Amino acid sequence: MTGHHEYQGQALTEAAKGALVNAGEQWTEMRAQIFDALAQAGGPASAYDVADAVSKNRGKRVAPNSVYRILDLFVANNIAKRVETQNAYIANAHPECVHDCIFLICQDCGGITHLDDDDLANSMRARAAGTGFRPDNPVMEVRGTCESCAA
Amino acid sequence: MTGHHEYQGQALTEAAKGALVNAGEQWTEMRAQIFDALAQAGGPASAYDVADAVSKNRGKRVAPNSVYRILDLFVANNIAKRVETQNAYIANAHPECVHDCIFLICQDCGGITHLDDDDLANSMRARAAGTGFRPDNPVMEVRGTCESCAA
DNA sequence: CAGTTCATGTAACACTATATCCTTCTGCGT
DNA sequence: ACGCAGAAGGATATAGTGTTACATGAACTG
Repeated sequence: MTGHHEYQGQALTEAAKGALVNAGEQWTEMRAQIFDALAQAGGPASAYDVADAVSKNRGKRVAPNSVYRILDLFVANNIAKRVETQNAYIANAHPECVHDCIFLICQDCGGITHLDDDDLANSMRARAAGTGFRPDNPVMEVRGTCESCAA
Repeated sequence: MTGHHEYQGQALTEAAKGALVNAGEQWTEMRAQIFDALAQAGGPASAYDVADAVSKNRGKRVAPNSVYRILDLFVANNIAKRVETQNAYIANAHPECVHDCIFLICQDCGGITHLDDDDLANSMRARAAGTGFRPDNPVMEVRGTCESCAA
C-alpha cells in the first residue's frame, strides 16, 4: 500500500501543499487558509461556509468567487473533492491516490463517508463506454442513513 | 419484458397521467402543462426552463415554487427523474419500472442518455450496506462525451 | 524598469431552491 | 344548500449557489 496514507491535522495540510507545489502551483497564504478551513470543518462544507470561516479568521471578507476559484483548483489537483449532490467540498485525506470515489451521505446527520472502490468505478466506466460514451468523471454518491443514525 | 416500454409523445403523457392517477394523485391542467413542457424539452430542463416554457404557453406567469412542487411530485411518482449533477429534470420514458438509473451526461452538447443497470446499482447499494450504511437513493451520473460529440 | 503572468479583489448578476401565508377549488357529509 | 376539510396553486419574499467582467496587486523575467 505504498503511497496510500490517510493524513490528518498538520500532516494533511503538508500533504496538500506538497501536492499543489508538485503540480507547479503556488501555495499562497489565501490557499492555505482556505484549505485549513476546509480541513477543520471535518466534513462537507459549502463554498460559502468556507468563505465565512476564512473571512472570520482573517478579519477581512473573502468574496465567494475567490473561494470558488481556489476550491476548483483544489479539486483539479485532487486535494479536495466536490460532493456533487450536496454542493459541498471536503478535504481529501490521501491526495496521492487518484480514485473515482464514492460518497455515502447521511441525510440525518449530514456526515459523509468516503469510499474508494475501483472495481465498482471501473464497472461504471465500462458500462458507459459500452454504449459509445466516453466517460470522464463518474459521480457516485449514495444518500441514506449512516450506521449511528440508523440505530 | 412486460411492463417495460418506452413511451413517447402523446402516449408518454398518457402513461404519466395513468401513473399519477393510479397513485391517488390528481392530473390537473397545471400538472399536464408542466409534464408536457418537460417532455417536449427532449432533454434535461431546469425548473426555471420549465417555468418559462409553461408561462409562455399559457400567457400567465408560473412561479418557481409551483413548478418545484409539481416536479417533486413527479419525481416521487417516478414519472420524472432529477439529474442531480445538473439541477435538471427529465421525463421518464417508462414510468412503470422503478430503477436506480444511471445518467450519461455529455459535457459538449448537454444531452443525457439514461441507462438502467440493476446489477451495477445493486453492487453500489451492497457496497454501501457493507459498511453499515443504509442506502436509500444511489446517484450514479457519468460526465463525459457522447458518441456523436466525440467524433 | 517595462512587460508579462498569475493570484486575488470588487461588484454585480444569474441561477437554484425553499418558506410563509393566502386564495381557490373540489368533494363530501349533513 | 350549507359548511367543512383537504388539496392545489398563487403571491411574495428570501436563502443559497455559482458565474462574469473587470480592476488591482504582486512576482518573475528579459
